[in-house]
Amino acid sequence: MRIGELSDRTGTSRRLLRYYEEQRLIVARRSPNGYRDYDEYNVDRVLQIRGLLDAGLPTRIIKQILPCLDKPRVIYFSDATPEMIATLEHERDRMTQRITCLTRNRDAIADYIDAVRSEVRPDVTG
Amino acid sequence: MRIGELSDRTGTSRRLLRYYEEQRLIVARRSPNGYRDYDEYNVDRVLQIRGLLDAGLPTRIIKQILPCLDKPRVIYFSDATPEMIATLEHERDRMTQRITCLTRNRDAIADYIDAVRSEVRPDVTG
DNA sequence: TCAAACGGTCACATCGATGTGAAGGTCAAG
DNA sequence: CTTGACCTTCACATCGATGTGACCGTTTGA
Repeated sequence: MRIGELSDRTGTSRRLLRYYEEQRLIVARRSPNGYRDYDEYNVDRVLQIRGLLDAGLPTRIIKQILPCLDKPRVIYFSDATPEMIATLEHERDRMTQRITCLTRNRDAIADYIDAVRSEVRPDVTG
Repeated sequence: MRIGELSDRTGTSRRLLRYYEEQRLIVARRSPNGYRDYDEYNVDRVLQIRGLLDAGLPTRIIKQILPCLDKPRVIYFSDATPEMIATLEHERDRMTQRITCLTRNRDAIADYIDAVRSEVRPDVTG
């Protein structure tokens, strides 16, 4: 598919798709006329990128973790240097922290909403 | 406490503490000499802000959800306009999405790390 | 054949989070 | 009294993600 369709199907501007390619998060073949030609699987890929960006990860990190997320789950051990593993572990832990923080605050917001909705003022004295 | 101590205790630059104040995420009293004077509770507050920023929330949103997170849990119903509630619900849902995305990817990274660590190549055929 | 809708590159603009440094005030210790 | 470590405000710089538009080529359909 061409960039317009990928853009429509992912809700991502063409500009950003080109940016993600420049950052080497996605790859596109080229048609004889120079147009980018995307595979179907790029739809999920872009959605995943969007989700991770939205969750606060920079493209630099996303680029590193994307290979771990590929469907066939083929691990190229040659690529897995100790530094790479260390980076992944660090990032995994940071993500866990983010999840904890987000969950705590999301729950607090939910509680607040529930309290306001039920018009029941929580008892401050206990 | 003054800005230097708050900076040290939160690992946040003075520049950013002033920025958060400018964005009205925190408030500081002023000493007679003009120095900012922070309460103890600002330490947790700043840490919370840092966590939310790191999780991808913009200061604009953080400012809105912080009141829900205050310890005494006193709800000022007058502040809770329908628009405000709608915003909070929207943000709560977005946070849930983020959590889902982060969890999924974090788990995938963890699996990858485990697979590499145990030197067991996952069977592609099943 | 011509216009509309698409594609390409390139470059400059914006926005939020952050760094940096200038120019100056306050205060404690030598 | 001076030095150094604080603090103040202000402004400009940077960085990543994104928008916008110029300028040009390609495809498609009336």
